[in-house]
Amino acid sequence: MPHPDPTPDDLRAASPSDVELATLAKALGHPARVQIIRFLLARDACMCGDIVGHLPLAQSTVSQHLKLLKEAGLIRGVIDGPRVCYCVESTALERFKRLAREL
Amino acid sequence: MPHPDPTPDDLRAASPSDVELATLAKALGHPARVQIIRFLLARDACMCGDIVGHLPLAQSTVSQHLKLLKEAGLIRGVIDGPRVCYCVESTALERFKRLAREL
DNA sequence: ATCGTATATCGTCGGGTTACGATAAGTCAA
DNA sequence: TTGACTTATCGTAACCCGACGATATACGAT
Repeated sequence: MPHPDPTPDDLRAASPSDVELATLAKALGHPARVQIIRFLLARDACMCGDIVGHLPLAQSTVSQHLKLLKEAGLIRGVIDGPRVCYCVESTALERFKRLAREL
Repeated sequence: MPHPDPTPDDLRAASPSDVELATLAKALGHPARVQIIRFLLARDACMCGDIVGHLPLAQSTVSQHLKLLKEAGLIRGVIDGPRVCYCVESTALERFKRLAREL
């Protein structure tokens, strides 16, 4: 048989921007992480892990959320003495807004 | 002791809009679901489950993604004879865009 | 009434998420 | 160097997700 493949032949894999939006959206897909982003934005610039003192979550849990946000590129952590100063990576956040707007 | 509670007393639970944004973002937190939304939008109005024929996924998997999107309020399924016609719930999508924009 | 088509649901598997406490690792001060 | 403090990581437990095939359900046509 010349055509043993019955699939409709226009199966499309996800485009890069689909994946990009999905990745960013997934990172924001938890209330605590949205809270963290808002908190960092409210403190106009950076802010250390007294995010922990602001959320009803254990320190280790907050650290995990920060890690996820960092991996998604939405925040950056700068070591500042014994503590770490986190701030929103605004290019990534703007990218998210743009991808959302263009939906 | 009068103050056995050392917590910084302004622990905040997530606000409703934090939860709302997180819920919508979570629903869009997978490439296939972003693809589905885009596909439905491209077909200006509704479209049935030939979404299945458009994605490299099994029918049951697509059905699961549709269910998730429906639960998040992002799409609606109208029964149309033997098939189901899905369309984007634009109020929810606009809500998402707005919440993203206002971040 | 039966068949074919379309969709949803079930059961399952592997893997990821979310939460915690406990522990390690790093930095500054004394 | 010891000690207080901050942050990350580890180990764990419960749960949710993403994928599939198989099966049920529903509708229209014959």
